[in-house]
Amino acid sequence: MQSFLKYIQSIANISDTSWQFLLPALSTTKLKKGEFLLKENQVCNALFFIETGFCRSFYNKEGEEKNTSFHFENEVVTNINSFGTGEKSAYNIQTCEPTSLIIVDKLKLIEASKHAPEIETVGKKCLRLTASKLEEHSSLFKLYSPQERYEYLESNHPQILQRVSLTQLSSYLGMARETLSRIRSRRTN
Amino acid sequence: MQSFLKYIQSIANISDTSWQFLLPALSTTKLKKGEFLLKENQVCNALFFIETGFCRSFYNKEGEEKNTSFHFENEVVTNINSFGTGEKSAYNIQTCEPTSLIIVDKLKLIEASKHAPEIETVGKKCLRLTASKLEEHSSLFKLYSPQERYEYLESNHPQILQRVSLTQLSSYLGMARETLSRIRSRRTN
DNA sequence: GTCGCTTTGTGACGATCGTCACAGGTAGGT
DNA sequence: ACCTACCTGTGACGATCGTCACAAAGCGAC
Repeated sequence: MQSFLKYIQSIANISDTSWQFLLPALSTTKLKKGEFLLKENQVCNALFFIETGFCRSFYNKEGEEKNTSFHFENEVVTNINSFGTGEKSAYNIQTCEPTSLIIVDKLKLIEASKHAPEIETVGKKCLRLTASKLEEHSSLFKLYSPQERYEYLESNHPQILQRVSLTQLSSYLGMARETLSRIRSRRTN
Repeated sequence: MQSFLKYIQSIANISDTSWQFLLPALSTTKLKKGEFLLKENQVCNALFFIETGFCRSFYNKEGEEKNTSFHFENEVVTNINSFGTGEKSAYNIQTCEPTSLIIVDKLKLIEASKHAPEIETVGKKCLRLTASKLEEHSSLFKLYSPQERYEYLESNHPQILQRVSLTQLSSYLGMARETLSRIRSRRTN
């Protein structure tokens, strides 16, 4: 819970009273590896803050899983679109490791915002952070070849390379598992 | 101006008085084909609503222009990230046709929000719309091959195909001009 | 430890797509 | 109408990457 408070304060100053209003919207849970935070066709009615562990978001395309992002400790993960509009999610969010989460319930969050408008500001910044992440990932594909995308991660997000398995990572980078394996062996020789 | 009011009302109800507060933030301009709404390394300090004409956003990668989106009549275009944080823009926004715009000045917009908090809600929805667009475009590359991406546009955004030139479109779809030309001739035969 | 399952490495081959080159078309300016 | 500049179509060729197949290595459960 401490880590979540720190996270909130890092993106916007929030008063003690606002925090007190926010508390009732929060709950915690621990998930095993492979459990789902959100499944496709479900409506997303919560934000998830990751205390420990990590998760991936992925589409299911004719049985193939296509990763779109990874989410680590001290990050918020959700489906913005589904959370905002109440539409069904087009993708899944699943743990890649045992993961401990803080869940922010949507309805209770809206309730809290009524009493403490500061919370709205936090929400807006969260939205913007997620949008930036989306923008980064889409420009990866726009600007770089498979090989260059790998190099981009090496210099900009090395932690992803360290923690994510080859199979998962290849899907994230939009290339075949074998291609990624070859890129790696080329670069370490 | 009428079309912008309609747009606002379509995404959130807004009272007459709020609209009166918003008006001073607005101005209009007409740009020729090829003029810039925003250049890379500039800070984005406005939202642009397109009355007529259309625009593209593009990165410059070693002299090559990589389109990331097109924006048509009755849409708002901006660089969310730069607008929100005050950082420099990594990409350009340029007209593809003679275009008439309504400019929403950032500072005056913030001023207006203070008097009419409804305006905040509109801003948040705008942000979400832009984020959805980003998400769609990035999943295009995640899920589909070049050929499939073209087919996706055919069924989901036919207006893009009608109005955008082959060269511009190929850059948007992340393939060579020649490849797109061949896909087209294959499908019409 | 050992068995079995999952993940990773590597070779061969073919398809797709990008690059280069050039011809034909189209549009705008004078 | 003409010229120029830009945009589009098409052929040839090669590089990259995906697919298939199988071997090697890692990891958990018992």
